[in-house]
Amino acid sequence: MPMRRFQEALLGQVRQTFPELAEIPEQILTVPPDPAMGDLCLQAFPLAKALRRPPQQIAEEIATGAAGLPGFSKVDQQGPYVNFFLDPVALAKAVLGEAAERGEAYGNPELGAGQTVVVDYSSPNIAKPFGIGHLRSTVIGAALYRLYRATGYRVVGINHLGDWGTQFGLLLAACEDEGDEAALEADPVEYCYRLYVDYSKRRDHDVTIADRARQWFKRLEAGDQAAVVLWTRIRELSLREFDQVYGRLGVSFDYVRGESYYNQRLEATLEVVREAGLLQEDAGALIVDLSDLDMPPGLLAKSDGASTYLLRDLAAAMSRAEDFSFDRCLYVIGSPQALHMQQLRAVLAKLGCPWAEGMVHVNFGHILGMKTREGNLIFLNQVLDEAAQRSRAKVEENQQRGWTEGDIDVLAIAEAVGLGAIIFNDLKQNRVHDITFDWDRMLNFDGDSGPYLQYAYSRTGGILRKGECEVVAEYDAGAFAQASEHDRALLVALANMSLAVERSVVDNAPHHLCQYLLELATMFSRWYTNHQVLGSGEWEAPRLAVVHAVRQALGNGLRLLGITPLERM
RNA sequence: GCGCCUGUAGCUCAGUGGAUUAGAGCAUCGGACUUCGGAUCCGAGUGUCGGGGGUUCGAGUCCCUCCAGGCGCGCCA
Repeated sequence: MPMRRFQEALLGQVRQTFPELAEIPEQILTVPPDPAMGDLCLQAFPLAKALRRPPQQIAEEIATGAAGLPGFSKVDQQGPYVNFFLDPVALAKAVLGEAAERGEAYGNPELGAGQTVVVDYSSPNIAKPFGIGHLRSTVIGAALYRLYRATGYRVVGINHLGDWGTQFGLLLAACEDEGDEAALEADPVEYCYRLYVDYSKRRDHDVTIADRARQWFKRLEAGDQAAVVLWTRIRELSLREFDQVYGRLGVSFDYVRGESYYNQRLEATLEVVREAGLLQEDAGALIVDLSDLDMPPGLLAKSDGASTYLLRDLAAAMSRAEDFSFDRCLYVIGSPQALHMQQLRAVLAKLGCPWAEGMVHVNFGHILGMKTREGNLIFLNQVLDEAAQRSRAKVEENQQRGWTEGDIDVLAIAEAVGLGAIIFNDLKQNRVHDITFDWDRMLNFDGDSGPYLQYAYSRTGGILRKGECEVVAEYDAGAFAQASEHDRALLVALANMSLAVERSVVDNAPHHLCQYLLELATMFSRWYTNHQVLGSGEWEAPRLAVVHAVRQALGNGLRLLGITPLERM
C-alpha cells in the first residue's frame, strides 16, 4: 500500500515536529485540488486548536521540518497548507515493486485479521422469478464478500432464501386445486408464479381461499407429510433455476439457509423472549412492545399462531451468532426494510445480546420502472441475454478488423462484456439511491462503464502480447526522474488503490472502488495515448513495468467487483 | 398524521471526521496520431450545490426550518 506509506512518513514528520501533541489527527492529510500543486497535502487547521497557534505558523514549521524528507522531491507551503510532491523515482520503486511482489493481493490493505463477517445477500423468494430487483442484493453482497475476504476477514456468505411464510400456504392450496405435474416440471418457477398471482387475486374476493392458505401453511409448519413433500419439491426446482443465474454471475454462497432452516428454533426463540419478560399478547397475536424506542410494536406470531418474518429473523440472527460468532453481520437488503431491521436490532438489544451491535443494514434503493407495459416483471435472464447480444456485435466487428488476433470465443466475450456493463452499472453509484431501470443506460458501453475498464485491461494485455513481455523484466526505475505529467498521474493513481479498497470496506460501499478504477483506467488511457511503450528505447523496460502494474491493479479491482478481466474483446 | 431516505450541470451521478478555484460520464458541438486496438484521447459551454435561517475566520458537507420526491408505519416477506 504505497500511498499509505508516504502518508505515514508525513504523519511521522508532524509527530516529530510537535512532540507535545499526544495524537495527530488523520484529517490533516488531504490532497491538493490540482495535481500541479502537489501530490499530498498537510493542512494545519486541525492542529491549530490543540497547539493554540495560527495555522499559517504551524504550516511553516511543518514545511521547515519536512524539508529533505526522503521520498519527496519538493515541499511547498501555501498559507495554512503544506503541499508535497512525491519523488517520482521513489514512487515508481514503491508502486511497481509492490505490484510485482504482491500480485493478486496488490491493493488489498490488511484490515480484518482475526475478524469474522457474515454477509446475508441475494435472498430471493422461491417459487418466484429471479427478477432484476434481486440483482442489486446479489451484486452488492457478492462484491462486499470479496472485499472483506481480500482484506483479511473470515467471511461467511449466506443466501437467506425466502422459502417460508403464509405465501407458501397459498401456493400449496393452489397446487392442490390445479396441480399440473407436467407444467411444474417444464418451467417450475414460471408455473408457480402464475398460480401464485392468480390465487392472490382470487383471495381478495374469496375468503375460503385465504382460510385454506392459512391452513396449508399451518400444516407446513407442523411438518405435515403432504405439505412438506410438495414444498420441498418446489424449493428444489426453484433453486436449480437460481443456480443458473448464480453461475452466470459467478456468485456462490457458503450456506444456502433459507428462512425454513430456522424453523425448528422458533419455539425456543419465542421462549427466550418470553423469559425476558418482553412478550405480550395483543388481539391474539404475540408482540414485543417497542414504544419506549418510538417504534411500532414488533409482531412475532400471528393470531393463528403462525410465525412472522421478524421471529424468523430473530432466530436466524441468534443462530448465526452461535455458529459463527461474528464481529459483523451485513444484511444486504433494500431500504424499504429499514424499520424491520431497526426492530430486529431493538429486540435483540432488549434481550441483552451485545453482538447485535455488529449487525449492519447494508441498504440500497430499489429499481424503479422495471416492469413492462403489461405490468410483467422483467426477468434477470432477459436482461443478461440482451446485454450479451448488444455486446456481441461489437466483438464481432473488432474481430473482423483483426484487433482480436488468434482464436477467440465470441460468445463468451460478449457475455462477459454484457455482464461487466450490468454489474458495474449497479455498483458504480452510492447504493442508497434508487435506480431507474433504463436499457440504454444499463447497457452503456462507453464512458464510465464496466466495458471501459475491461477495455483498458485488454489494452494492457495487447501491449504485453505484442512485445512478448508476459513477465516483468529488469528495468531501471531511475528513468522516472524524467517522469512526464502522465507518468506521475498514473503512478499516483496506482498507489491509491488500497485507500479506495479500504474506504469500500469501511463504508460497505463498493462504489468507492468503482470510482477509483475509473480514475485509474482514465489515467492509463491518457498515458498510453501519449507514451509509446514498445520500441521506446530506454523507456521501454520501465514502461512495460508500468503496464504490468496497471494490469495487476485493474485486474484485481475488476475481480473484486465480480467482473471478468478480458485479454481481448 | 408519524418515521426513515433522497434533492449537486439538460440527463445519470462523484465529491474522506468542514478548508486552496465544486468534478466526472452521457448528450451537444468541434478536433486527434500512417508506430502498442477508436469500446480510446483532446477541446468547448452550462451550476441560486432544492429554498430560507443559524454555527464558524471558512459550509455542497454540521444544526434548525420549510418545500419536493421516494419508501415504510402488527397479522405479506
